[in-house]
Amino acid sequence: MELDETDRAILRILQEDARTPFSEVARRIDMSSATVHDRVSRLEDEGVIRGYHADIDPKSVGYGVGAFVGLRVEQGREEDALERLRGIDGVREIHLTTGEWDVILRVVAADTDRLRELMFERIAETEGFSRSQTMVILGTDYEQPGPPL
Amino acid sequence: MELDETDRAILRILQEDARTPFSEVARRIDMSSATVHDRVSRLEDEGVIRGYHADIDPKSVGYGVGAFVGLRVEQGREEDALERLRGIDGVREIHLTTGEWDVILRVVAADTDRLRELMFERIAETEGFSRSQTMVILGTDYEQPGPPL
DNA sequence: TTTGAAATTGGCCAGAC
DNA sequence: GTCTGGCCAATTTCAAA
Repeated sequence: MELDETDRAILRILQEDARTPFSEVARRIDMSSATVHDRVSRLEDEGVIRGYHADIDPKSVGYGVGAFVGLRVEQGREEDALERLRGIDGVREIHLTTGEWDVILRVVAADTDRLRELMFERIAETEGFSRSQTMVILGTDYEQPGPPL
Repeated sequence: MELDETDRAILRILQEDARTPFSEVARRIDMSSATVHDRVSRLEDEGVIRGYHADIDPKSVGYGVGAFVGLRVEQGREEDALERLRGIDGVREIHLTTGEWDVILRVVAADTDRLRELMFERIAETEGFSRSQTMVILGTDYEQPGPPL
């Protein structure tokens, strides 16, 4: 799908603040709000906009610790192992990667004790993984939502 | 800040779809929309809700490749080095971590050629890093927005 | 244009003290 | 009895479709 500069301007505004009223989007890009409405519908239908999410501070809801977890997966057990990981509450993202690890998880936990439980009782117990390493996030220096536009 | 079950229900709905009208949120949690409005304002003011973002498909806007990049930082140059990383377009997240790396970046690029440029011309050239490793994301198996609620 | 949502106002009610 | 906080109804202003 081809995106023109108007589409990109709309995406930029909604990536920054997804609750911006279409009427204000229209004002800012100097178009009618009917046009904005049509274009947003099209961008949603085409899968360019996948959804809209409130950005919730994990600490405020009781998740004080985050980590990346690198895993090596045993040949032939990938799908089964991944399926079990998806069912673990603190596991928020599962990426298949090249390099030192086959899989990189992003996890959250209430505190370091709970992170240890997650790692040693839930993830390490999951069969199909041969090795793992946890990289606890001490702080996030910079974070942009989504791709550059 | 204390969150009750009503707050969590509101957060769950807006994390799932940030554009849900307050009137519908109200219907679903069986409260008035004025109450929903009050609570959402409070959650925003307290920093529980940090914002609302459209979730844009990176491929659709020309970013076909993502990667995690692990870096070792030389003592005493952290702040300076991080500052320069923040200025690089494809760098979307910068996390300070324990473990094998001091810093883990999340980056996006148009294609593998551009990723190579990013790595070898922009990041490796940045002074203050002694070692790096790139883990290209072959696919994302699972992804949940934000923490469990 | 009509239909509905956002945002504000004022007031009600319950529990704290 | 008053204060506080949470909730609702009504209104008006504005957006969605």
